[in-house]
Amino acid sequence: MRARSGAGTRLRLEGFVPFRLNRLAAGVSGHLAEIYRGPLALEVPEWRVMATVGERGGCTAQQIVASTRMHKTRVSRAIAQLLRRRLIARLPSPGDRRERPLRLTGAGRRMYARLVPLALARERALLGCMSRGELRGFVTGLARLEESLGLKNR
Amino acid sequence: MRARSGAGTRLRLEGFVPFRLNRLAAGVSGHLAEIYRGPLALEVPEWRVMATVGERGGCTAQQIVASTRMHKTRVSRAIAQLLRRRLIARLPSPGDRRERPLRLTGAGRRMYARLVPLALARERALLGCMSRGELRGFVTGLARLEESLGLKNR
DNA sequence: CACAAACAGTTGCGGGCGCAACTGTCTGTC
DNA sequence: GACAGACAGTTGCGCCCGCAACTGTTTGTG
Repeated sequence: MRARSGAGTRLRLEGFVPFRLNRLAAGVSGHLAEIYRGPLALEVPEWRVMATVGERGGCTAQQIVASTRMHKTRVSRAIAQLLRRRLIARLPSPGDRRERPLRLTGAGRRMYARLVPLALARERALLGCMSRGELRGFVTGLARLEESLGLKNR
Repeated sequence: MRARSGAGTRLRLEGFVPFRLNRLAAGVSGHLAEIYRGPLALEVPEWRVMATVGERGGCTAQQIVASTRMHKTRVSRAIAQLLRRRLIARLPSPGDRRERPLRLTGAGRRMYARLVPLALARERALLGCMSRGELRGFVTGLARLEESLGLKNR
């Protein structure tokens, strides 16, 4: 019975899953950011806000916080930036005037439409290093961890 | 043939692997940080430096940069902090006087010895949500991605 | 209706981070 | 030996972030 990962008494950072996940996420994030940082001058929080608003066809800051798990101030500042650039706009207001629902503007929709295929292509390229079975196993583990940490949406 | 992850033309953030990895890494990191942030007043960069120095029984800043992929200024500041607290110390100097090799002090070794079992226990708890087979599949995918992105040590 | 508590979102503040430029050391070339 | 370029590590600067406190709105309770 061999110890696979962290079952020993010694800490090898190279095999320590929390560390590996952080390093990997940073690497992937940096790789992905190439498609929106330089060319479109979006930062990570703005990109996530656009992705969330675009996907849902409109939502509130609170919904973005809930699904992305970003801090609400980070979301707030990203929204302010996107409003300034007129990539998103506020909807009049429904019943509850505390909420300020957001939607993409025309320019925002165009940028979103340009970003989505690039992002999906990057993801495909990233995951191309795995066989179909390996990918399935990896994503299963990912889902287990998300569920265990209560990260699933909503 | 069903599309598993990002094979469609629509972007669902909830199923987008780069996003999920970031969210997961942040969650795991926050969870792990409980063992060293409050009680020992270590921040993530300091923890990583201690872990690296402790594991290797002494190393240079450059080696920490290479294996953790942290930015060199972040490493430099973490080292400065640990020096101030006398948890690490500089070794005299070998041949090359540009390098300033580091080792743990007595207090540093004691703290390291206390941290390691806690960190490993956290990792075990984290991974406890997966069966043995699932864990193997997940770690395999992790390794594929690391290799593909050139994150492997050295 | 009045008031307290909860909630959506914003902002001042302090701290951490990456970038670029720096110091000091080493190495190769003539 | 002198000098240019590479390298290890540090630091000034500006920006981003999280925390705590705030505004404005809604909801529940009497």
